[in-house]
Amino acid sequence: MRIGELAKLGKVTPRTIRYYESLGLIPPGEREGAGQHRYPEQTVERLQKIDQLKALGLSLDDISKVIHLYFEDPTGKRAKKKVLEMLRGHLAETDVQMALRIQFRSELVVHIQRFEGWLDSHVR
Amino acid sequence: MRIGELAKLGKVTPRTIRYYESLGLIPPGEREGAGQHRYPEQTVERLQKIDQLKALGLSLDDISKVIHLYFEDPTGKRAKKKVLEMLRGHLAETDVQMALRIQFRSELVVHIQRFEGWLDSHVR
DNA sequence: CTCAAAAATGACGTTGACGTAAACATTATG
DNA sequence: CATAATGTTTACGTCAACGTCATTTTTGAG
Repeated sequence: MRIGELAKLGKVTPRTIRYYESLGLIPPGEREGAGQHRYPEQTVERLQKIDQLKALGLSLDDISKVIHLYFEDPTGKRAKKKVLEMLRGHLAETDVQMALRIQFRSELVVHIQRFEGWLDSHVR
Repeated sequence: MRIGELAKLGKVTPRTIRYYESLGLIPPGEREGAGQHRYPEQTVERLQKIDQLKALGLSLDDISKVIHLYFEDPTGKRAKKKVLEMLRGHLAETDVQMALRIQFRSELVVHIQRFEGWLDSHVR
């Protein structure tokens, strides 16, 4: 199929497909000479898998490191192991970010109280 | 004073000063013809105030909306009122972001457990 | 074979706060 | 007055994931 149909079936835009192709997320569509690209149907599944992984919070860069495993090992076991590692990494990262946000929030509250206090005592 | 000295006293780089000038955070240094810029000493205080506001979590865009108040109204009351409004806005935004992060985190945990479960039951 | 739809290619825009480099101008110093 | 030090201007790079033109080429239908 050509890029337009692939885009519809995969629910993305042609621009996205070309972008993914440039990142190596999907194999480059074959073509005769300098004509148009032709994609096998499997590419649709690939786009769907990419979308699923994005929904897990993985970046395209993360995805590029595991997507091939899904299509080499049909059980998907190796892929899932690797994704699991990544998710655990994101969990740790999320916890760090939350801690920072909590700290930032309490600092914000302190600042706010300081401003409120100053304004109160200077309203006359 | 020239840009180099201002940079030292304000603990920023000349690049930063020019950038702030382009954003209107500090008034354009006067100059005779096409010569070098000359900045009044007050500009140092302005840089310090900008730094303080940045420490409160305000963006340069936020700062551009209040910095002038500090140098029009010497009591700084109007400035502080406006900054207080902004801080309250940031607090609300922070709470939203934290709620999102908490939700994201719990979804992450669910995903992780799902992967762990799948791997457990397929390791034989 | 013609014409319109679809595809390809290239490049700029988005967001924030500057860093860094290059080429040229001005100022200060000995 | 020669030269070093400093300043000015312009512009690209950083980071993610594409959107949005604009121009040229290929393809499928009639």
